[in-house]
Amino acid sequence: MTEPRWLNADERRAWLALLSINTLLPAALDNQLHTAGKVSLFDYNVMAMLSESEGRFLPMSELAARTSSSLSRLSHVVAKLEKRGWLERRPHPRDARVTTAHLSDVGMATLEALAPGHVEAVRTKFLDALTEREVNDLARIGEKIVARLDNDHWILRDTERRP
Amino acid sequence: MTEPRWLNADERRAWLALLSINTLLPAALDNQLHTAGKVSLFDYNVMAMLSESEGRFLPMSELAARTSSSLSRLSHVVAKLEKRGWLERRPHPRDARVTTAHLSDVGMATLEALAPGHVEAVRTKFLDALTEREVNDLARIGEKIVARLDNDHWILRDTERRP
DNA sequence: GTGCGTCACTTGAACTCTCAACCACGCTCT
DNA sequence: AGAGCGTGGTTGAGAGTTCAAGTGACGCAC
Repeated sequence: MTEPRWLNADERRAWLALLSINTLLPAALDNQLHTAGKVSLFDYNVMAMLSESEGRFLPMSELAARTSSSLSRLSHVVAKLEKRGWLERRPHPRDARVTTAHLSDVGMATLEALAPGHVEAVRTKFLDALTEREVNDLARIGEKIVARLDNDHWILRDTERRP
Repeated sequence: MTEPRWLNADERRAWLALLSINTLLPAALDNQLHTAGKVSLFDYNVMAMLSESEGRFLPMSELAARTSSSLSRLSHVVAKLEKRGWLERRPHPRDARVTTAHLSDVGMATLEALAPGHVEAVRTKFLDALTEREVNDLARIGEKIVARLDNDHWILRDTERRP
């Protein structure tokens, strides 16, 4: 067994920063969303992903991919949002294994009401700290990390590659 | 009320990447730690922070600061780790309000057994995706974001400023 | 057309986290 | 000395998350 390569100063800084962001940023945004409406960041994201899709619906597995979540977690959350009347689950007409989640009109209205406050928070808690160049760097670096973690992740789809 | 400023392409890329990293990276590392020993990333971090401190102990509030966690969350986790014999809580000799968490020898040994696999995972899941320059950029950008979220965050302490 | 493996989900139990309430101590002011 | 306030920490309940197991459906092999 060989001695592991410990982190050097920059690697440690990068790792600690990411670790901290990781707990602080969701907490800050969760907080804003929770006081604005009783919604978590994850709830918001689920609805946002649906709202951006053709017909405002997606199969559960696709929705799970777009929220980077497990099917199990998504299933529980969709059940909750369905109870609030913001979503509806329907069986897929062609493939009976598939369930599709549909954003209801009420859900869409809720999302639209929450959206301005949310993007504002994303700006003040995060983007406003950075220059345009840094935002671009972060996007590039972030996507490289995502690619490492999940090479087929949806955010990497059609970023300048396509038949 | 004015129209909110929605995100432009780069802002959106940066935000989505960070959001994805945020769920994928902890999951990946949690996974590694959980199969290596029954430990979460947060558990590991708590013990790592103690191991790096003078005397291997810290007051609960300082430990909470160094793990970016709430006192409440920390309290629950420390109770759990204490039950496993890896930590010990003692009253502070001078200030009876303060509890200090001490890393036990068994805890230290556990940590040392886990460390190589963990740093290896940090490398393969994250750092190896980046060039030296990108690691440096990420450290810089990450610290700016942390500063925006919590201006007194401990990782910003004594980074080239001091009497 | 009958198995048999895989896929798409769902469920319940165990665990974790958050939130609000609480307690005990120390500090300051009078 | 005692009142009142802020600090440091714990606790219990409720919400959320994970994990392992289970349920149908599809689809391919023979």
